[in-house]
Amino acid sequence: MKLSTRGRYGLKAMFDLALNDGDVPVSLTSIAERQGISVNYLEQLIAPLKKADLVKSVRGAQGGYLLNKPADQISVADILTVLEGPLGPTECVRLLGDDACEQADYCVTHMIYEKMRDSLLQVVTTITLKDMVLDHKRMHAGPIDTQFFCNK
Amino acid sequence: MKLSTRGRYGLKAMFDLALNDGDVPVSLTSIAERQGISVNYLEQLIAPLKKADLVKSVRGAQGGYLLNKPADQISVADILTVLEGPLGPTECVRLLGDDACEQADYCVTHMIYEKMRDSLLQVVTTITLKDMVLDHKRMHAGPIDTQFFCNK
DNA sequence: TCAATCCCGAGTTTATAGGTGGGAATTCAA
DNA sequence: TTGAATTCCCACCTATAAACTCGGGATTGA
Repeated sequence: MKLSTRGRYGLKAMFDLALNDGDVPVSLTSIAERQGISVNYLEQLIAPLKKADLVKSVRGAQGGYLLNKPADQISVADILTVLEGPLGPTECVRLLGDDACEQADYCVTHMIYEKMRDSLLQVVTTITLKDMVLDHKRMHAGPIDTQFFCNK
Repeated sequence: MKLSTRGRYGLKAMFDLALNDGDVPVSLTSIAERQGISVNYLEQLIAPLKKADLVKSVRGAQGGYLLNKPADQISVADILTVLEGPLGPTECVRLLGDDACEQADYCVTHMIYEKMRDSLLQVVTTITLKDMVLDHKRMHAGPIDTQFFCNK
């Protein structure tokens, strides 16, 4: 019932991008440094985020990454879903459509898992990167570094 | 972000006990059969549930397990917490008191994880075994077996 | 042209989930 | 009194996934 480092690191990285939002690309090296993540590993997380069109990249020297949409149009759910797969406490409520569980209508536990999923989704879909940036700015001024974040 | 089999099997097992609630003990063998779980594995799940006083055991032939309190006083949260540890998406919001995360007050991601935890807890603490039994009885009459449940 | 960057795929390590198996202790029922 | 049905206890095993690490190629600005 825990998020893996993929989700947690990815969220930190996306927040970092949002905080440094502008027209200059932000390099993975700098994100990795501020967030205390290995660059190599971060590469593996940014790839799917790019594929999902949440970020865009600029190659070559002085290159890096940029948000691909306004920060208020990227939710925590978007990010976590890309990195962790569909959200929900069990396979049977993560799958939708044809793959969905057949017992759904009869199974008492299924109903519980659905409620867990829905309440979780309600939270993460309503929080955007912009909310995070505003929250953060209310608390701190100036540049950020690794000590601003929980590491587990 | 998924529940492990410990939580899922344990919940099924506890529901089974609640459904067969009475003064005759229910053997692990019979639960395992109805729920499609290995007896050996189930033993490992029931042990902590007993230690947490959610069930009591009767040893020897014709022995088995019984709920240790009324079904409406055992919540899904009680069961899951025993089997999965404290609920929450990250270590930093599962721990409480002295072990809690120091960055809590500064960390934007921490705030998100707290909201996720709280909305999850809200759901699971309010659903009890009794609710499950009533829901189930509204849907089915008669004995249950493995095909009534999602298996993943 | 070269250093900084993204890009890509393979390999490694470690931990955990998800079991299995054996045997002792207890107790009911025949 | 004995034996079958049970809980109890603990050691071990195995497959998978998480969490990286590494090497090298492609791109591009200064």
